[in-house]
Amino acid sequence: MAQGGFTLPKARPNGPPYFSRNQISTVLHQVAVLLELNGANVFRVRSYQNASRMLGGLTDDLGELVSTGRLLELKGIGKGLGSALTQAIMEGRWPNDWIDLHSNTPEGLIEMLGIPGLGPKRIKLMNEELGVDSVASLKQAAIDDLIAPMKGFGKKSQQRMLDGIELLARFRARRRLDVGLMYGEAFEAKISTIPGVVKAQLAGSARRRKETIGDLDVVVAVHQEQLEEVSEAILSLPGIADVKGAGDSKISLILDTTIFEGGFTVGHIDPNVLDAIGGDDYEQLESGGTIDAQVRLVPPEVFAFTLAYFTGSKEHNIAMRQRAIDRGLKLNEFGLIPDSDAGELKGMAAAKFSLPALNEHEIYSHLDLEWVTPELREDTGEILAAETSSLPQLITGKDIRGALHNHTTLSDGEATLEEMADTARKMGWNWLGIADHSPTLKIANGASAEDLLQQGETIRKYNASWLEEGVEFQLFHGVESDILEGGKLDHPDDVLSQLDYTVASVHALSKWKARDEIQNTEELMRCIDHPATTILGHPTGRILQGRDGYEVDLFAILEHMAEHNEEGRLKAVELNASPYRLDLDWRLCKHAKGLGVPVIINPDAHSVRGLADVSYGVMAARKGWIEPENVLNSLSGPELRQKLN
DNA sequence: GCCGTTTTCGGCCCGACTGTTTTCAGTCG
Repeated sequence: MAQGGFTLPKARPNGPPYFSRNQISTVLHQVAVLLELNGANVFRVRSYQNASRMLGGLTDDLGELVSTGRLLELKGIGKGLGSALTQAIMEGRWPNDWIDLHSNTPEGLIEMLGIPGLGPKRIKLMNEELGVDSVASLKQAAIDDLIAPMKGFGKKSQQRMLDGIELLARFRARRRLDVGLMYGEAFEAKISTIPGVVKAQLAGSARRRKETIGDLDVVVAVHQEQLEEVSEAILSLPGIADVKGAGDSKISLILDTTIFEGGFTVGHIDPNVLDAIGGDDYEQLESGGTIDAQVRLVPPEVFAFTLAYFTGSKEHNIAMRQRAIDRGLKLNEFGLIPDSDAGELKGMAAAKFSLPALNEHEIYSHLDLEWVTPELREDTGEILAAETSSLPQLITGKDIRGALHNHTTLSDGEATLEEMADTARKMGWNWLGIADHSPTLKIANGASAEDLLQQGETIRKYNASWLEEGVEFQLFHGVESDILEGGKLDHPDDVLSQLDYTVASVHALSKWKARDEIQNTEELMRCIDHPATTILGHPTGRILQGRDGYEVDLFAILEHMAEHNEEGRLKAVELNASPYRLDLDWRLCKHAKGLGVPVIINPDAHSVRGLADVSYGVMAARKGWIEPENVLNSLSGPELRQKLN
């Protein structure tokens, strides 16, 4: 997550616990990377990674875990990590070897890991033998032809590194979900029309609807005798910027925007976001971008296994494999093979002994599981749920009857109140909430109290006339208020009390980033305690591929909101559906759900087209186990009005 | 570094591709 070098966070002044869960999780991940670069045993590295992931998904209080001795009971925390973490949490001191790793590993080595095809082993070797310690010095070494003569390296490796550096400088590694899906769907469609292709389907993180996509995976069913011509046809498709590799069963490509026949455009973004992703250059950056793609070519009878395998996630696959092993079976991308039949055979050769599966449902069924929708395949409890018939009935686009955070021309929106309402009605929505920016946010033309109240008058007028005409549609009037110093809102109470609701959002990111997690968390809690605050807008302020959010303990925030809700005060958390944000993160949705904190999926629309962004919010919500009853969007207009009162 | 009722030692998911080798290591997903 962090860019450039790694640093060990400083202990809080008033522990224990001296570090937050997020900090511990991040440090473990960093130590894992540093260990790799120092040539540590791969399984040792994996232990750190597992522990990082496990702790990152935990909701318990760290200090309590340690003091009650339950830390050691966690799967993945043994003697070594247990005592290291106990010391860090209770005494505020990181283990010396972790400190050494951080100070002794050149920052540039971490940066070098971003070069495609280059991993920790060879980075370490080049560092030791050539003194290469940064991307820049690697480039120079390659130009000086120093790398090719090294044992195990060669001309091609050296050239690949230069190409990789070029790629690293030109493009960002991952693409947002909306962009990834555009590429993925276009590529899938093109492959599907190739003669000889039985079926082609997008897999990977795009199919799982991750917020960003590293590369596309497309699984293609093709009969053996047509393999060669299909392979050639794929390689001659438009939109291929480069071929990284092509074998009998796998083709690795880089796609660029020439794959889009109608050109490549991105939706409207608000000035705030634009600023975060590089200002006016962004359109060029996006359209100059590329995406990596892997194509897997398999016989039709194997297709379902390959699709499941390359849909992932890696963690889900590991759990599935383990489950197969427990049943005397071996699961891989070619089949589900009984141990007794496979013998010494490997890979495709063993596949003919596989239990049959025409689709993924049958694979899960062989393992006594219900089919798990791809969004949930992250090994965060979905396998247990599939085993016990307790998978969630996930929300869909059809459940959405309205959204509360949208802008008009009163602040920085492109469309008028009337145009927004009209589009919402055409989308089949039952209601729409308008929440324009507050005065402090000058960049977004924040509206004065007077103008805001005037807007309220207009809204009431429309609602009255719709009621009279028997139109089942209504507008709700709110504001997106900046959160000011001390957690205060940006309008006087007598103004806020005339509104249906208030979305409280952080915009002055630099100030919030300058503070630590504890201070930010307390400040947000103060704002949530304000009687007028109904919704916490984009809770971390992150812009995907643009900037990290400010530090905040969202577990604690959600727990705080839960207390309010228990006492009858509605405090909902926004899942900002803009594909640039998707904030609340899906990983935290399940926690909100468990605590009974209502989620509101908001497109944060700045235009009529922007309303459609709600679909990305639905994708993220599904990934976060959200069911229709967990969101405010599924309420009818009258139900919502009652709830807001 | 973690784990375990076949184990306290010897495993840890596993296969494809590439470039380098002459049987394999590194990287990736």
